[in-house]
Amino acid sequence: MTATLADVAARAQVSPATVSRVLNGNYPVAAATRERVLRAVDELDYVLNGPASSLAAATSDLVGILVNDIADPFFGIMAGAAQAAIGEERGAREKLSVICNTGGSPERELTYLTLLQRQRAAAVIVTGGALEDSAHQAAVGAKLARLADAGTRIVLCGRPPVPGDSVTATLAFDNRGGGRRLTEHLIGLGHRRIGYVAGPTERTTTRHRLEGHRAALEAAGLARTLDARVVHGSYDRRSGYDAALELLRQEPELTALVAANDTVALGACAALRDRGLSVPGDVSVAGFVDLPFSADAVPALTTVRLPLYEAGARAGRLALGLEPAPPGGIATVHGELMVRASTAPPRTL
Amino acid sequence: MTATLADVAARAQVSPATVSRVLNGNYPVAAATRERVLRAVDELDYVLNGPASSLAAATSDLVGILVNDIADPFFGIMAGAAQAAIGEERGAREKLSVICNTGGSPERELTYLTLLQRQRAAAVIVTGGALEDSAHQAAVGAKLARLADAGTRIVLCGRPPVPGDSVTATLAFDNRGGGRRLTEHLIGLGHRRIGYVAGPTERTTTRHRLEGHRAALEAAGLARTLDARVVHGSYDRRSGYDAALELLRQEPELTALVAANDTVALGACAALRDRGLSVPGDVSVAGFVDLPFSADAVPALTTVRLPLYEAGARAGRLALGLEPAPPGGIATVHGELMVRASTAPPRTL
DNA sequence: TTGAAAGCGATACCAG
DNA sequence: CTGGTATCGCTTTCAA
Repeated sequence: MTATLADVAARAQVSPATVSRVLNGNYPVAAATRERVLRAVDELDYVLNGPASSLAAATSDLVGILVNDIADPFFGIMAGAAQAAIGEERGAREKLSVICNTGGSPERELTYLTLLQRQRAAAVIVTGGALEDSAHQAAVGAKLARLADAGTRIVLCGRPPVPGDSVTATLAFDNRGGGRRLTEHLIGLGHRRIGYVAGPTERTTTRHRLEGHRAALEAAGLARTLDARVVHGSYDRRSGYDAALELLRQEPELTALVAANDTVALGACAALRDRGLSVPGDVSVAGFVDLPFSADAVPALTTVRLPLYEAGARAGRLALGLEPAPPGGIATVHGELMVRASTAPPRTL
Repeated sequence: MTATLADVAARAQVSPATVSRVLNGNYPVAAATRERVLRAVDELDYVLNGPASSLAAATSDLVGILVNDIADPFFGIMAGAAQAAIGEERGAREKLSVICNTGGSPERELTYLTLLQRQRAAAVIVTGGALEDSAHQAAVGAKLARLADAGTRIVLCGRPPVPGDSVTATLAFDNRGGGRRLTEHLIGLGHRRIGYVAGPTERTTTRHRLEGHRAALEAAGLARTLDARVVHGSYDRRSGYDAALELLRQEPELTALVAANDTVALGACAALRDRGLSVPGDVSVAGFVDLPFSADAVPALTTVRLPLYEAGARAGRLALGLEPAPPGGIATVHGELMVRASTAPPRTL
């Protein structure tokens, strides 16, 4: 039914070995021969058998990109950028880079890693915050180690470094620094009662951003009880809405809010508006991570913009080994503070 | 280095054939033997070699999901839903479903299809509008046909049906109907000068939505020149912004606007605001396709909400053959008109 | 219920 | 520069 390499060889009157060499282009072949082979390939419209090739070569051209939530553009941008960067690499063996959506579930994360291990993936890029659960982290660490010594390159993007030498490169986002700068910005304007809408409790991203927030408060002598004015929720709009209401209930005199990401910030803004408070007139809102639509959606938002596209593209290149790993294997990616509003001092209540 | 099936067999003191049967679970094996094998698998932490398995079985467990722009939640939702549905299918041979981002490029679309063909993918789901270019459509059609007769199941989701019997199932979005209903809604309120911010010219989605719009205008006796009050652009915010300004320039007396999708609608709203026009006070805006954030971002927006998650999940099940194909292989997915604002008659200029 | 052995289709080493 | 061929790890008849 489907043409095989042998068929092509027969048609071009050469040996299978030669056809393979022409196709892989990594070996000298006479121009005339190559021509004949390529013509035969075309005439039979032969397509390489990936599994057979991978089996023989003991490596595949699959690159897996794991994301927590593909419906969130935060991940869409990173993953898309990585895939684009990998797709650039034309020539020789074209890589098939694919996105795997774990939905934030630890089991699915492991399942996908196993599935990729099965395919003998050439590389794996893991994006986004990790679950703060030592058992799961150990399991993932072990999986990555196995993948690594089966020859798979591992790149972490927007995820904290893991101990061990299995990871090829890590692009860590400066979540602490970002959280700190957002809060410092608000403090600098004179805000003293600042609420914090945090992400899900058991995620590294959540904790790091929150730590930055606390550090800024402490530096300004504003820290109170550890969990005062902090409400956790998931990274969705509804959660931001509810959290803002809860914060307002706890402390009606709030003059500013920091949100763990834009989606949550949008929800918080909606809640404030529904309470008759204007943003940023009455309450300033600052958010983490700038997505393309945020600017229009809430012109009043001040954010820390992480270079998601650039980071994703770089992760893609690192996965392919097109770019040298940073010294120590770890690079920290910093976000840029984007002040769009909230430059006025807080209202006096 | 890595354990093979033979190693497991040796350790469990059975033949490779038996191990294979245990692993695939599709053949009777004595309980005691099975136990021993599974223990050996565990002890060696053996992971099946995908390529070898695919080669021998002549089928793989890869399912590809093609999307036009993964940074757009429209696709993220559909793809995520499909992947979730496929992930559900636990047991026997776990499928590895992966998302491929074409970025709207016809070449990359074909490249991905070839790559999936190489892997002997079990199924392919193609989402989103197609390019209106007969050469490219023919090429894609041919590719799909080849895939199909190599045993790959093909499912189209949110893409118009293609002729031929290579496609297993098609979930076509009712873009014409949606465009028509949005426009009818505005006409019903009394609007007479309605602008249309269209998507990229050469896409089926764009054309179909626009046809619905025109049909509504004609039915109301409002149609003028074919291209009057229509501006094309890409599906991004910037494009919506520019298009709105252009429409306003062409006709300052516009009282309503229909946008090809929410992202574009957001841009259009921003443009209107920057021109000192309130939405929906001065100009009503209606948009296509409801994304989660739109509601907050622009409470003034009236949209047609497509059941993206449901459609994606169904596509996933169809790809796996877990759900019977609709009669004729084609099902039309209708959107729901969500009226959130714009219920007031137009301003009098 | 289990084992033996013949492929699956490409790669890469060894000759020539 | 090109050809022959052992090999990769698993699946699947065919027998026992």
